[in-house]
Amino acid sequence: LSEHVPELPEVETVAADLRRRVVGATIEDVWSSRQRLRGCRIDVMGLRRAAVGAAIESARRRGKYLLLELSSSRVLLFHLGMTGNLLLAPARLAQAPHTHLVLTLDRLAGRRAGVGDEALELRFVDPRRFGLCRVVARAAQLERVRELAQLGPEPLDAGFSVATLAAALRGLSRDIKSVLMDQRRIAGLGNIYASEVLWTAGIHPRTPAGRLGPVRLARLHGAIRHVLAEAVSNRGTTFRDFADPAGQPGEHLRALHVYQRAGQPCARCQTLIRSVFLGQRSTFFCPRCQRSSR
DNA sequence: CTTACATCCTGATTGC
DNA sequence: TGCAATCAGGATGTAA
Repeated sequence: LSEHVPELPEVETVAADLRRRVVGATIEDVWSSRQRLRGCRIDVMGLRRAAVGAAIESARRRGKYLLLELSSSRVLLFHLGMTGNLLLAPARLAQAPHTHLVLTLDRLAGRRAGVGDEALELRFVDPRRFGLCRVVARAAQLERVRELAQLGPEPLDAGFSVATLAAALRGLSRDIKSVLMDQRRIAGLGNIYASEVLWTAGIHPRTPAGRLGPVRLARLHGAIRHVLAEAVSNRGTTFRDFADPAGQPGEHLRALHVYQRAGQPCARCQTLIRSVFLGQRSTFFCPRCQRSSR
Protein backbone atom coordinates (compact mmCIF):
# COMPACT_ATOMS: atom_id res chain seq x y z
CA LEU A 1 0.00 0.00 0.00
CA SER A 2 2.36 2.68 1.18
CA GLU A 3 6.01 3.28 1.06
CA HIS A 4 8.48 4.08 3.64
CA VAL A 5 11.32 6.34 4.40
CA PRO A 6 14.88 5.43 5.15
CA GLU A 7 15.33 5.99 8.87
CA LEU A 8 18.27 5.14 11.11
CA PRO A 9 18.12 1.32 10.65
CA GLU A 10 17.89 1.54 6.87
CA VAL A 11 20.75 4.04 6.57
CA GLU A 12 22.82 1.94 8.97
CA THR A 13 22.21 -1.10 6.76
CA VAL A 14 23.41 0.77 3.69
CA ALA A 15 26.46 2.13 5.52
CA ALA A 16 27.39 -1.34 6.79
CA ASP A 17 27.15 -2.84 3.31
CA LEU A 18 29.20 -0.07 1.74
CA ARG A 19 31.79 -0.48 4.49
CA ARG A 20 32.11 -4.12 3.56
CA ARG A 21 31.97 -3.77 -0.20
CA VAL A 22 33.41 -0.45 -1.37
CA VAL A 23 35.75 0.86 1.31
CA GLY A 24 39.17 0.72 -0.31
CA ALA A 25 37.80 1.13 -3.83
CA THR A 26 38.92 4.02 -6.03
CA ILE A 27 36.40 6.24 -7.80
CA GLU A 28 37.28 6.47 -11.47
CA ASP A 29 34.43 8.49 -12.89
CA VAL A 30 31.41 10.57 -11.87
CA TRP A 31 28.14 11.04 -13.75
CA SER A 32 25.08 13.02 -12.73
CA SER A 33 21.59 13.49 -14.11
CA ARG A 34 21.92 17.22 -13.24
CA GLN A 35 18.40 17.20 -11.86
CA ARG A 36 17.45 19.07 -8.73
CA LEU A 37 17.60 17.15 -5.43
CA ARG A 38 16.20 18.67 -2.24
CA GLY A 39 16.38 22.18 -3.61
CA CYS A 40 19.74 22.13 -5.37
CA ARG A 41 21.37 20.04 -8.04
CA ILE A 42 24.54 18.04 -7.55
CA ASP A 43 27.67 20.14 -8.04
CA VAL A 44 29.18 17.85 -10.67
CA MET A 45 32.41 19.78 -11.13
CA GLY A 46 33.04 19.95 -7.39
CA LEU A 47 32.18 16.29 -7.08
CA ARG A 48 34.61 15.38 -9.86
CA ARG A 49 37.42 17.33 -8.24
CA ALA A 50 36.74 15.67 -4.90
CA ALA A 51 36.11 12.15 -6.09
CA VAL A 52 37.86 11.19 -9.34
CA GLY A 53 41.03 9.33 -8.48
CA ALA A 54 40.18 9.28 -4.77
CA ALA A 55 39.73 6.14 -2.68
CA ILE A 56 36.73 5.58 -0.40
CA GLU A 57 38.22 5.41 3.09
CA SER A 58 35.14 4.91 5.22
CA ALA A 59 31.35 4.67 5.14
CA ARG A 60 29.58 6.09 8.18
CA ARG A 61 26.14 7.14 9.35
CA ARG A 62 25.08 10.17 11.39
CA GLY A 63 21.33 10.34 12.02
CA LYS A 64 19.80 9.59 8.63
CA TYR A 65 22.83 10.95 6.78
CA LEU A 66 25.39 8.72 5.11
CA LEU A 67 29.00 9.84 4.82
CA LEU A 68 31.65 8.48 2.47
CA GLU A 69 35.06 9.78 3.46
CA LEU A 70 37.48 10.05 0.55
CA SER A 71 41.27 10.05 0.40
CA SER A 72 41.02 13.55 -1.09
CA SER A 73 40.10 14.83 2.39
CA ARG A 74 36.60 15.43 1.15
CA VAL A 75 33.44 13.72 2.31
CA LEU A 76 30.42 12.80 0.21
CA LEU A 77 27.32 13.57 2.26
CA PHE A 78 24.15 11.72 1.28
CA HIS A 79 20.58 11.82 2.55
CA LEU A 80 18.19 9.26 1.09
CA GLY A 81 15.13 11.46 1.56
CA MET A 82 12.00 9.37 1.15
CA THR A 83 12.75 7.19 -1.83
CA GLY A 84 16.53 7.34 -2.19
CA ASN A 85 18.65 4.21 -2.63
CA LEU A 86 22.37 3.68 -3.00
CA LEU A 87 22.83 0.61 -5.16
CA LEU A 88 25.88 -1.30 -6.30
CA ALA A 89 25.65 -2.62 -9.84
CA PRO A 90 28.01 -3.87 -12.53
CA ALA A 91 28.49 -1.17 -15.18
CA ARG A 92 26.80 -3.27 -17.86
CA LEU A 93 23.46 -3.26 -16.03
CA ALA A 94 21.04 -0.67 -17.42
CA GLN A 95 20.47 2.41 -15.29
CA ALA A 96 17.20 2.45 -13.38
CA PRO A 97 14.90 5.43 -14.02
CA HIS A 98 15.57 8.37 -11.65
CA THR A 99 19.27 7.60 -11.32
CA HIS A 100 20.87 10.90 -10.31
CA LEU A 101 24.46 10.00 -9.57
CA VAL A 102 26.82 7.24 -10.70
CA LEU A 103 30.28 6.71 -9.19
CA THR A 104 32.30 4.30 -11.31
CA LEU A 105 34.62 2.24 -9.12
CA ASP A 106 37.81 0.43 -10.10
CA ARG A 107 37.98 -3.20 -11.22
CA LEU A 108 39.32 -4.34 -7.88
CA ALA A 109 35.98 -3.35 -6.37
CA GLY A 110 34.27 -5.29 -9.15
CA ARG A 111 36.29 -8.42 -8.39
CA ARG A 112 35.57 -8.11 -4.66
CA ALA A 113 31.88 -7.85 -5.49
CA GLY A 114 32.09 -10.92 -7.71
CA VAL A 115 31.19 -9.26 -10.99
CA GLY A 116 34.38 -10.45 -12.66
CA ASP A 117 36.84 -8.14 -14.33
CA GLU A 118 34.27 -5.42 -14.74
CA ALA A 119 33.77 -1.97 -13.27
CA LEU A 120 31.32 -1.70 -10.38
CA GLU A 121 29.11 1.35 -10.04
CA LEU A 122 27.65 2.98 -6.96
CA ARG A 123 24.36 4.53 -8.06
CA PHE A 124 22.14 7.01 -6.26
CA VAL A 125 18.53 6.47 -7.35
CA ASP A 126 15.75 8.71 -5.98
CA PRO A 127 12.39 9.03 -7.78
CA ARG A 128 10.97 11.78 -5.55
CA ARG A 129 14.22 13.66 -5.30
CA PHE A 130 13.92 14.55 -1.63
CA GLY A 131 17.41 13.17 -1.17
CA LEU A 132 20.68 15.08 -1.04
CA CYS A 133 24.24 14.59 -2.21
CA ARG A 134 26.95 17.11 -1.66
CA VAL A 135 30.66 17.41 -1.10
CA VAL A 136 31.90 18.73 2.22
CA ALA A 137 35.35 19.46 3.59
CA ARG A 138 37.42 17.01 5.59
CA ALA A 139 36.19 14.85 8.45
CA ALA A 140 37.62 17.04 11.18
CA GLN A 141 35.21 19.82 10.28
CA LEU A 142 32.12 17.68 9.78
CA GLU A 143 30.45 19.02 12.87
CA ARG A 144 30.45 22.42 11.21
CA VAL A 145 28.40 21.15 8.29
CA ARG A 146 25.02 22.74 8.82
CA GLU A 147 22.96 19.58 8.30
CA LEU A 148 25.05 17.61 10.77
CA ALA A 149 25.58 20.38 13.33
CA GLN A 150 21.85 20.57 14.01
CA LEU A 151 21.41 16.88 14.74
CA GLY A 152 20.59 15.65 18.23
CA PRO A 153 22.30 12.73 19.97
CA GLU A 154 22.74 9.29 18.40
CA PRO A 155 20.26 7.00 20.17
CA LEU A 156 22.35 3.85 19.74
CA ASP A 157 25.59 5.37 21.05
CA ALA A 158 26.75 4.21 24.47
CA GLY A 159 26.50 7.80 25.73
CA PHE A 160 22.76 8.02 25.04
CA SER A 161 21.41 7.72 28.58
CA VAL A 162 18.04 8.34 30.19
CA ALA A 163 19.48 11.69 31.28
CA THR A 164 20.36 12.52 27.65
CA LEU A 165 16.81 11.74 26.64
CA ALA A 166 15.36 13.74 29.54
CA ALA A 167 17.49 16.75 28.56
CA ALA A 168 16.31 16.49 24.96
CA LEU A 169 12.64 16.57 26.01
CA ARG A 170 12.79 19.02 28.92
CA GLY A 171 10.32 21.84 28.79
CA LEU A 172 8.66 20.82 25.54
CA SER A 173 4.89 21.03 25.27
CA ARG A 174 4.61 19.40 21.84
CA ASP A 175 3.33 15.86 21.51
CA ILE A 176 6.00 13.22 22.05
CA LYS A 177 5.42 11.64 18.62
CA SER A 178 6.36 14.84 16.78
CA VAL A 179 9.31 15.44 19.09
CA LEU A 180 10.70 11.94 18.48
CA MET A 181 10.72 12.74 14.77
CA ASP A 182 12.51 16.05 15.30
CA GLN A 183 16.11 15.36 14.24
CA ARG A 184 17.41 18.21 16.40
CA ARG A 185 16.16 16.42 19.53
CA ILE A 186 17.20 12.86 18.70
CA ALA A 187 18.78 11.82 15.42
CA GLY A 188 17.46 8.99 13.29
CA LEU A 189 13.80 8.33 14.15
CA GLY A 190 11.16 8.85 11.45
CA ASN A 191 7.47 8.15 11.10
CA ILE A 192 7.65 4.35 11.30
CA TYR A 193 9.94 3.95 14.29
CA ALA A 194 8.44 6.85 16.26
CA SER A 195 5.10 4.99 16.35
CA GLU A 196 6.81 1.66 17.06
CA VAL A 197 8.87 3.11 19.91
CA LEU A 198 5.80 4.61 21.61
CA TRP A 199 3.88 1.34 21.36
CA THR A 200 6.83 -0.52 22.87
CA ALA A 201 7.08 2.03 25.68
CA GLY A 202 3.30 2.11 26.27
CA ILE A 203 3.11 5.88 25.84
CA HIS A 204 0.28 7.72 24.09
CA PRO A 205 1.60 9.63 21.04
CA ARG A 206 -0.17 12.84 22.11
CA THR A 207 1.54 13.02 25.50
CA PRO A 208 3.33 16.37 25.92
CA ALA A 209 7.03 15.50 25.66
CA GLY A 210 8.10 17.54 28.66
CA ARG A 211 5.58 15.91 30.97
CA LEU A 212 7.05 12.43 30.95
CA GLY A 213 8.14 11.42 34.44
CA PRO A 214 11.11 9.23 35.37
CA VAL A 215 9.26 5.95 34.89
CA ARG A 216 7.99 6.71 31.43
CA LEU A 217 11.30 8.33 30.43
CA ALA A 218 13.13 5.15 31.36
CA ARG A 219 10.64 3.05 29.39
CA LEU A 220 10.93 5.38 26.40
CA HIS A 221 14.72 5.25 26.51
CA GLY A 222 14.71 1.46 26.57
CA ALA A 223 12.15 1.32 23.76
CA ILE A 224 14.11 3.66 21.48
CA ARG A 225 17.23 1.52 21.80
CA HIS A 226 15.42 -1.80 21.60
CA VAL A 227 13.29 -0.94 18.55
CA LEU A 228 16.17 0.58 16.61
CA ALA A 229 18.58 -2.24 17.45
CA GLU A 230 16.04 -4.87 16.38
CA ALA A 231 15.38 -3.06 13.12
CA VAL A 232 19.10 -2.76 12.42
CA SER A 233 19.56 -6.48 13.02
CA ASN A 234 16.69 -7.12 10.60
CA ARG A 235 18.41 -4.90 8.03
CA GLY A 236 15.59 -2.35 8.02
CA THR A 237 11.97 -2.26 6.89
CA THR A 238 10.93 -2.59 3.27
CA PHE A 239 7.49 -1.66 1.94
CA ARG A 240 8.45 -0.94 -1.59
CA ASP A 241 11.32 1.45 -1.96
CA PHE A 242 14.06 0.51 0.38
CA ALA A 243 16.75 -1.95 -0.61
CA ASP A 244 20.30 -2.46 0.54
CA PRO A 245 23.12 -1.79 -1.96
CA ALA A 246 22.74 -5.32 -3.35
CA GLY A 247 19.05 -4.67 -4.04
CA GLN A 248 17.80 -6.93 -1.25
CA PRO A 249 14.83 -5.82 0.91
CA GLY A 250 14.99 -5.49 4.70
CA GLU A 251 13.24 -8.04 6.92
CA HIS A 252 11.77 -5.82 9.62
CA LEU A 253 8.29 -5.33 8.09
CA ARG A 254 6.84 -8.39 9.84
CA ALA A 255 8.26 -7.17 13.16
CA LEU A 256 6.23 -3.92 13.11
CA HIS A 257 3.52 -3.79 15.75
CA VAL A 258 1.48 -0.70 14.87
CA TYR A 259 2.75 1.12 11.78
CA GLN A 260 0.24 0.73 8.94
CA ARG A 261 -1.77 -1.70 11.06
CA ALA A 262 -4.89 0.37 11.76
CA GLY A 263 -7.85 -1.94 12.40
CA GLN A 264 -5.68 -4.93 13.22
CA PRO A 265 -5.45 -6.37 16.74
CA CYS A 266 -2.66 -5.24 19.06
CA ALA A 267 -0.14 -8.05 19.65
CA ARG A 268 -0.31 -7.47 23.43
CA CYS A 269 -4.01 -6.91 24.15
CA GLN A 270 -5.98 -7.56 20.92
CA THR A 271 -7.46 -4.05 20.97
CA LEU A 272 -7.72 -2.68 17.45
CA ILE A 273 -4.86 -0.41 16.42
CA ARG A 274 -5.92 3.14 15.60
CA SER A 275 -4.44 5.84 13.43
CA VAL A 276 -4.50 9.60 13.97
CA PHE A 277 -2.80 12.58 12.37
CA LEU A 278 -0.15 14.25 14.45
CA GLY A 279 2.24 16.89 13.21
CA GLN A 280 0.86 16.42 9.67
CA ARG A 281 1.86 12.75 9.70
CA SER A 282 0.00 9.49 10.15
CA THR A 283 0.51 7.98 13.58
CA PHE A 284 -0.44 4.50 14.79
CA PHE A 285 -1.06 3.36 18.36
CA CYS A 286 -2.96 0.97 20.59
CA PRO A 287 -5.61 2.89 22.58
CA ARG A 288 -5.40 0.40 25.45
CA CYS A 289 -1.65 -0.18 25.79
CA GLN A 290 -0.93 3.50 25.22
CA ARG A 291 -3.32 5.27 27.57
CA SER A 292 -3.77 8.97 27.18
CA SER A 293 -2.25 10.80 30.13
CA ARG A 294 -5.07 13.30 30.40
C1' DC B 1 13.78 29.95 22.50
C1' DT B 2 9.25 27.45 20.99
C1' DT B 3 5.51 25.58 17.78
C1' DA B 4 2.80 25.37 13.38
C1' DC B 5 2.52 25.00 8.67
C1' DA B 6 3.52 25.26 3.58
C1' DT B 7 6.78 23.60 0.34
C1' DC B 8 9.46 20.43 -2.55
C1' DC B 9 8.53 15.63 -5.70
C1' DT B 10 6.61 11.27 -8.13
C1' DG B 11 3.83 7.33 -8.39
C1' DA B 12 0.17 4.59 -6.47
C1' DT B 13 -4.40 4.85 -5.47
C1' DT B 14 -8.99 6.73 -5.36
C1' DG B 15 -12.94 9.18 -7.38
C1' DC B 16 -15.88 10.36 -10.98
C1' DT C 1 -11.80 2.40 -19.45
C1' DG C 2 -9.55 6.91 -18.65
C1' DC C 3 -8.05 10.79 -16.62
C1' DA C 4 -7.83 14.03 -12.78
C1' DA C 5 -7.47 14.68 -7.94
C1' DT C 6 -5.46 13.05 -3.71
C1' DC C 7 -2.10 11.33 -0.66
C1' DA C 8 2.36 9.91 1.31
C1' DG C 9 6.61 11.65 3.65
C1' DG C 10 11.73 14.40 5.72
C1' DA C 11 13.81 18.51 6.07
C1' DT C 12 13.68 23.36 5.58
C1' DG C 13 12.16 28.03 5.69
C1' DT C 14 9.08 31.29 7.41
C1' DA C 15 5.82 33.21 10.49
C1' DA C 16 3.78 33.91 14.92
